[in-house]
Amino acid sequence: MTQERPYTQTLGRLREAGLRPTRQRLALGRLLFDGGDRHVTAEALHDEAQKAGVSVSLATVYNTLHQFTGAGLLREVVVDSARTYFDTNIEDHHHFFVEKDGALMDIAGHDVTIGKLPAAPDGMDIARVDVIVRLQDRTGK
Amino acid sequence: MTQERPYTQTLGRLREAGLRPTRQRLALGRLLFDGGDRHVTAEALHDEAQKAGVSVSLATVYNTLHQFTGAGLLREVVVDSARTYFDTNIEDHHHFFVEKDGALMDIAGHDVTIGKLPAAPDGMDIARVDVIVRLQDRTGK
DNA sequence: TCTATTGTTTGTAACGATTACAAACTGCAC
DNA sequence: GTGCAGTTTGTAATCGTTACAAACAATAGA
Repeated sequence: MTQERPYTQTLGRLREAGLRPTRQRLALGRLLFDGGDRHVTAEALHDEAQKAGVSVSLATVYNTLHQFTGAGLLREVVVDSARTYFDTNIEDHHHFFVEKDGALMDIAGHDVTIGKLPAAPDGMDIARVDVIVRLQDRTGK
Repeated sequence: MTQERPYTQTLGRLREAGLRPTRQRLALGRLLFDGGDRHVTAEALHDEAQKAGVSVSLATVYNTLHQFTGAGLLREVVVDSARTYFDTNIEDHHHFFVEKDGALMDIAGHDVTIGKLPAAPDGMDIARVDVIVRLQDRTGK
């Protein structure tokens, strides 16, 4: 159990990323990184901030999520064309996705092994391999 | 080489799916299913229809793509939150995706093997496993 | 062949998520 | 403290997609 001081933790991450530690970024960073791995949408994080008494505009939430993603602090997960999810788990891993209610769950990288993969086309490299396991209720959906 | 009469082919598919063979559905069906496997967006198919001299509204293109998908004639591919792709290849297979230009390419099902997969959570079944191999230019993107 | 019925198509308005933008604001270096 | 570059904000704009009601067309039956 390596519990660190949340504040300093987020502040450090911002510094390393070269992002000015503003009140908004610190607050969103703490919401995102304190506690376990999370999957959030911009809208959801904005609501959460409001409820936590933090005043941040939706535009800033979008900006921040993208900056964090650019800095490698977050990862974008594409599973649903309706909304964009951001994942605080930036390690190699995959996802379970329940279309019915939009629930997203991590699958540890070592729980999925890919035995064979075609080579990338000429002049291209594989940037990442995403495995999405789509789930449905046992009753059919 | 099993080249069949396109018209009849599409007409047959519609009949089997219980979809009334209207002028619009037949035209879109022919654009989609004549020739090899394709990946289209609603917008792109609409343009293509216009250029082919077929008058179809964008609303109908959307309706038709969804009906075809519901009937199992098409498959929806989620790789990019900006737009929805429809794939005429409904066999078990996966995809290469180049984010830069939105290019999507099939990977035959037997070219990807998954060695290990976690069990679905309680009360859930695995509906499908999607593997998306994201590509970038060798130069970095 | 005509007709009624039901399924389709259409244009357009509405929507929801996301981005653009210019003005106001705030860290931070000097 | 000041000034500047980086940030935030509210709002308008954008974009793909869906909703909707009216016009239309395919089909079964008379």
